[in-house]
Amino acid sequence: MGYALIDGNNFYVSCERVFNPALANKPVVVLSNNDGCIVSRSNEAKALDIRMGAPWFQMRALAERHGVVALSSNYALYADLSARMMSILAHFSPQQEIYSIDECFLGTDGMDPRGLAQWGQAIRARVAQLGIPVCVGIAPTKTLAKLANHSAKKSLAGSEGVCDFINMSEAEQSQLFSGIEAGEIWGVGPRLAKQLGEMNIATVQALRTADAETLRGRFSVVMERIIRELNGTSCLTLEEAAPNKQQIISSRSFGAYVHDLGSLEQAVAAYVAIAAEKLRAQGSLAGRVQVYIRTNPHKQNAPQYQPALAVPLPEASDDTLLLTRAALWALKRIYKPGYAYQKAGIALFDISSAASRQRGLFAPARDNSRLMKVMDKVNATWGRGTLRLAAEGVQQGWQMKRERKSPAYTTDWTQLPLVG
DNA sequence: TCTGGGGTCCTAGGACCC
DNA sequence: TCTGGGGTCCTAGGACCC
Repeated sequence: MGYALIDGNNFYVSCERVFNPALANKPVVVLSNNDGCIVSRSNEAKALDIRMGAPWFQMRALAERHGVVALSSNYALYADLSARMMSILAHFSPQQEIYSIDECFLGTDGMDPRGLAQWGQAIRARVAQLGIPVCVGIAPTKTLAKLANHSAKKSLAGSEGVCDFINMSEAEQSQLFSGIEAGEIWGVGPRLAKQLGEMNIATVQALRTADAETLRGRFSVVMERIIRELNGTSCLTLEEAAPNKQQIISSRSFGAYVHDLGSLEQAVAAYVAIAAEKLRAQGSLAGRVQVYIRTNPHKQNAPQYQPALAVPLPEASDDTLLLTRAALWALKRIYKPGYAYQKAGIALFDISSAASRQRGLFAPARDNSRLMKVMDKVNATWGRGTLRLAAEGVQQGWQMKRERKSPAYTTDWTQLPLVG
């Protein structure tokens, strides 16, 4: 019984370094969409006290003084390297749960416990060949495996990229846990950490030895599960098959403020196209479409407006044309002129399986399922947006800014790195 | 000037029903 | 003058994750 958590170190930065060795040993950061926030930092950048999630414009002067290389995020590249990393990791255990773009759990059932640390080192060495450094945490529960991974990343308890709680004595664990803040635990965010602190529960050790029943009353079953998991009782299991999404969201901030309905309509149509493609990819239908638009909430002195409207569909659908029509109808109803819009988004709710589709009393006017199939195929081959509705527009002045993007090394033939 | 995007789960409280 | 109680469903909001 046990779990390993493998987590890519500074994943986006590490991906950039795979194809640009000049970035090695330099402070590097990767920025979110619109070059807004810092979402990944190299160790050198962390050492300069550049904070995770900080707005780039606030950090820029400091960063440039220290020669930090800042890159726009290149999601196609990260997704591709993630897929390669995950398939390498799949060879190390029959049970794998891909938890996020840079993390996966592996099951350690049936393995010789004495060999786990060595197995962890073998994983590190193999993934390093891809160019991605990873750390490995091994423990009897998922929550403890996350904590072991944290310990490995911080090189605690003499770990060298691998931390194994299964072969760690109770005394060693108590000592280690006394030095780790409760807020580092998976599932304990800033709010909970603060409330726990007020109850004098500041460390992992303090939470682990607290009474689960009492804290359940004060918080919720989630907290009770965390405490049980910290004590070695598994409450969370490995989920090998990714379940279908229950909601699909597509939203973006604009590259520049948008004022007119026409531009918002184009953006909303484009977001519906993205979400509907994901919906069809998982074989689902949506029963409700929500649209929202938003002014910049950080700009306190500007007039604020952030309406949202959800439209129930007469019949669940995966048809981009139909979903777009519903979304644009909703947008017209919430749009008011005179505001500087910063962001728009759509969400698909009430998601059900296309296989068990309920036909409405009246058949829809048109069946566009073949058109959708063609569209998905063309866009999968030639890139998103190759085939799209006229509603998405051609000029697209609202598109986001990505001024520091690295080339699409692995996903676009015209951008392969040159060797010479 | 410039502050990401996409998810999940849990709970409380209101609406509604019998 | 008196004004039930319990169950279920839905939604909004809060907390968390990467």
